[in-house]
Amino acid sequence: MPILRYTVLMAGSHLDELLDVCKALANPTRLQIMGWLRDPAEYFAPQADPMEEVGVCVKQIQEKAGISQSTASQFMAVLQRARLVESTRIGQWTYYRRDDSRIAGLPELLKESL
Amino acid sequence: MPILRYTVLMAGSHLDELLDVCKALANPTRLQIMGWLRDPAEYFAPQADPMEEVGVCVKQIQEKAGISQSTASQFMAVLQRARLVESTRIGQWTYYRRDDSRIAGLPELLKESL
DNA sequence: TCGTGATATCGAAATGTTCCGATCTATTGG
DNA sequence: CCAATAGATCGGAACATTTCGATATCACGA
Repeated sequence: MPILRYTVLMAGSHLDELLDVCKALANPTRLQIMGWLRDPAEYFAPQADPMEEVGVCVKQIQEKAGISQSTASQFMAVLQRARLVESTRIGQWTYYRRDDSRIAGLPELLKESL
Repeated sequence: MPILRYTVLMAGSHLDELLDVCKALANPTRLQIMGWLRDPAEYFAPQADPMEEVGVCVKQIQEKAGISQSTASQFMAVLQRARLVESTRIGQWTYYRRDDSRIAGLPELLKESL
């Protein structure tokens, strides 16, 4: 029954996807960062490039969260691997912003896999 | 400004709530159990009490997941603390079932706190 | 080209999670 | 009352995450 196998396989990868998202969000600081990125202008100081478009640079996130530079960099990498944020490199800065289309799809992912 | 303080406090506890949910689901076995409980009759053998009403007993979950009795008991306690499942004790059995009204509210929690 | 600043990666110590067996409590049937 | 069964809790060993400082990479400006 190839159809059944396909279904099972798809369910499995959706489940893995949800698992990765949950793991990424299962940390108070990372969850907080996601919240700050919802309204960057309210939570971060102005920067070289426009934050509404490109996002917020790692340095600002680091300072706001009160964590080390290496931790900040790793945290953003975790969120990016779970596809909760996207990044743009401009010169020496890496800007991170929410992946809103992905985030908008989370309720559906929850519905399917939970 | 009492209204602002209230808002901030509520946002904080919603965030904690979402954090607890994510932590509870950030484990492949627990996530799988939640899936099985969506359709108990399909995944578990018949038992003393009707599973569509009261849920599934720990023993069955333990066997299905291939984990020890203590781990199964702890896992269900984690899911219950996150309010993802409810339990009913009947005689010597503790039956667990999904808290569907709570689960239905997760997209809203996600929208508010993420 | 050289120093400075931003970010990424490495390696390790501290902390948290996973998961088990052993033990304890409660219920049932004899 | 006793033995058997289900479940909860305890204590600890294995494993994973957290978090840092040190170091490497890359871009910029003097």
